[in-house]
Amino acid sequence: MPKVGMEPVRRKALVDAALRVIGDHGSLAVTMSDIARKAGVSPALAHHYFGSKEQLLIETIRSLLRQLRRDTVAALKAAQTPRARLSAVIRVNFHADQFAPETIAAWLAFYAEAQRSEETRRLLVIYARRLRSNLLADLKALLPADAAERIAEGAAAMIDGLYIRQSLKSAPIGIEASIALTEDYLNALLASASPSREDGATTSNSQGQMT
Amino acid sequence: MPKVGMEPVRRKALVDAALRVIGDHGSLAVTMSDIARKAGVSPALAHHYFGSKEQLLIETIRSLLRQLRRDTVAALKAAQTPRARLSAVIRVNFHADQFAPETIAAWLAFYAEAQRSEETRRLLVIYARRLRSNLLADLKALLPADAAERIAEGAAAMIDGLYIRQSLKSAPIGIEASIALTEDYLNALLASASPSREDGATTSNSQGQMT
DNA sequence: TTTTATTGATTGATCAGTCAATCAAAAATA
DNA sequence: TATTTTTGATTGACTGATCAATCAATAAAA
Repeated sequence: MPKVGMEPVRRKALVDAALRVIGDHGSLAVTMSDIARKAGVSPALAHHYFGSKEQLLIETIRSLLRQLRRDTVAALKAAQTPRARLSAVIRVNFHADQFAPETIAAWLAFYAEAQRSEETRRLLVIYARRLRSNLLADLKALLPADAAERIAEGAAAMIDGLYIRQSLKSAPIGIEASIALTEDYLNALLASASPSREDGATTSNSQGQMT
Repeated sequence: MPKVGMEPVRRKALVDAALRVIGDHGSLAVTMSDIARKAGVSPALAHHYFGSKEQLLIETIRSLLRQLRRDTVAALKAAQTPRARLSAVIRVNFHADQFAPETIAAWLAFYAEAQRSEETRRLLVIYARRLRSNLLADLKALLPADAAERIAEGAAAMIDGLYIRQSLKSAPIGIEASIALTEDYLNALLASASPSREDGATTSNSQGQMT
């Protein structure tokens, strides 16, 4: 087995394993042994490549964020109008991968960790800013700046809120219903903030099933 | 010091201490020693009264929930119209006590814990249901049932989302601005769902400062 | 004397992190 | 090509620290 060039392979395997173990367990209180076992290597190797558990965890968040950014960039590229781009941003955040129970559990665990780990907090702040600014850019094409800022903040909060509520798994709201709720928010506030124009909303879909 | 009737005193002191220690530390990974020290007793006494750390933690959530319910009941009693009651429910959730960084950190920690502890999950589900049903009851007085349900879900999500975003402490949205965002959501969706009536909203306040 | 409150000391388990040793591929050398 | 040296990959065994939980003992009411 001892071939050369294993480092990137092992690093990826360990990061992926960490994400899954954390997701399954629903907490960062997982052991290096658990993670290493899932990755099929010894705990010592995990330490060899990452130096510490904290570092492995941080790389894991980075990987989660990277994935989300990739998806967002791709979704934005496909959309044409500002309104369509808003829908794209919303849809990406509720994409199946992101909405899987294990992924949600992992996000939640990282949010909690951010209270203690400066680096974790820094990374999550980047996520929050990015979401806000993605929304803001297109809202500004449709509304005055101050209204755009308020609505961006509201939409971001709604997305995060739907996400966290999902984590309780009681009467879970489906993906489509979550998207519909966020779209309704946007449509309603776009209408109320610029009552002059008739809304040219693309995906109204107020009737997404709720349960 | 060994007087009789200490039990309730100690229990309360320990639960309060637990909440503060968890809030400060931003995680449930606090030791019984930390909690006991803050409460001014020995770790052994904490075990004596609560049996286990998990039990103490659960009592702590119970206490948090009890407080929130007390506040909600009081706020609802003061409000007269359905619309005013909706505002009251919103306001309670952003009340200063609930919005203190340590309290938010504690809530977040409990959400994460709910992934593992069945009892914790059960309690948080109760909270989520209560919020939803408080909103729903008054919305149904203003709207058809299906619209009311959607809006209740959306408002609950927005409240939770504003809450969780607060936990990152970057560009924190103030209490008043959070309330304003939620009110805006309600006003806009009430208007769009029943465009016939003119909105008799009490506190529109679309201009709460954002930073 | 019985009951309640309280603690210091201890135990047993769990883990992150370390280290020296092994093994095989690759590179250097003959 | 054959042999030796170096290097990267990998692990088992160990250490030190931390903690939840237990328990026997003490002290003061009742």
